Amino acid sequence: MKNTTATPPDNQPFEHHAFVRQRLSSQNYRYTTGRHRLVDALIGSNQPLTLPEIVETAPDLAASSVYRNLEILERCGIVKRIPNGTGGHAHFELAEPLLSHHHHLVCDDCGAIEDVRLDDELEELLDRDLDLLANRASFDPHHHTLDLHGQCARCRHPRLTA
Amino acid sequence: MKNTTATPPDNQPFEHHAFVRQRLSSQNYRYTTGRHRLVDALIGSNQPLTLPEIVETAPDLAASSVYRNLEILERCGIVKRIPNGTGGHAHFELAEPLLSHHHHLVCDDCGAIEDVRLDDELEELLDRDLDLLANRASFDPHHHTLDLHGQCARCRHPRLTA
DNA sequence: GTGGTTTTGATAATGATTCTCATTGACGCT
DNA sequence: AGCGTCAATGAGAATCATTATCAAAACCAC
Repeated sequence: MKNTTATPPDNQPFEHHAFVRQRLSSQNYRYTTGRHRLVDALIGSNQPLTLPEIVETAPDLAASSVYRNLEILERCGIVKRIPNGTGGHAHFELAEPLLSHHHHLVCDDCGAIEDVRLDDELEELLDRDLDLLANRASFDPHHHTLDLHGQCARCRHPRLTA
Repeated sequence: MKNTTATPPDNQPFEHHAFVRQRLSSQNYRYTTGRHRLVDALIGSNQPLTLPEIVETAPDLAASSVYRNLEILERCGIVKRIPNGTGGHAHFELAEPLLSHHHHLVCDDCGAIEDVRLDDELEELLDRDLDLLANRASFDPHHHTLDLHGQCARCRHPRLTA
């Protein structure tokens, strides 16, 4: 993978790349083509991806570099990691400024994750209550995660898919 | 999703053990002293524990057995695993029938986890909305997790504690 | 007790992630 | 254009929490 900072030729959410570039450069990181491709892979999926899925999408990216860059992007608030409880691969998706606030349906059988959005009003109530709880514990709240665990449609009806 | 099975009251260790024994034996598992001690360690803490913390609490338990038993207890719905995103140890706590429904304040600095309870009414609204979302995705909901991430009091004010 | 099954615990194996380090790329300077 | 410096890459090694292995011990029913 070449290491160039050339401007991204782009058709898709260009503002996303501009945002990423700015976040990175503010921490003295370069927006290399490898990082650009990684972000593209995440933009191109409407689901959180595991490392093997990312590498499958962009086969010229080295796993070690992808891991390193995911870590950097996570520290810059561009990527969010969704840990896996059972020893498997974690999932990664764009963080909140780049993806509107949402939650997850997590299949405990196959590990698949689907994004869902909650009613705005409920979300607001929730935030207010969480802030209250945090205050009471002298806790400085950054963000919340809300996941619904269960069994996905594919695992419920195995015969419907190959 | 809902919790319709008979649930022992909180903070009644004896009831807890009876409940655990029954759950285990219904799956043809024995309630050995090792498992009893493990459950005791979890009952005795008001916070989720990591494996090293469990072994420190009950030094005569072998790590490999604790891991194996945590897995069994998890499958029986007695223990809940809280995965750790950053490669460290996962946390474990009693599952919902034994501990009333609650959520977590997770310190992203030191990894500490504190239990908090949400307003009942809000919790009910939340459940209703999540059920709706699940239905729409043909998803069979089992339970939800809601964690507030941020910085705990100790990490905010380092000088106040040893 | 006896036989059969479950559990234990020390250790090895697994596997996702992180680290290492030699090499390469990029940018500023003159 | 060449040079110096430092960030970034990639292949492989290292880490380390967790799981698997398996012989020995504990437990249960008869």
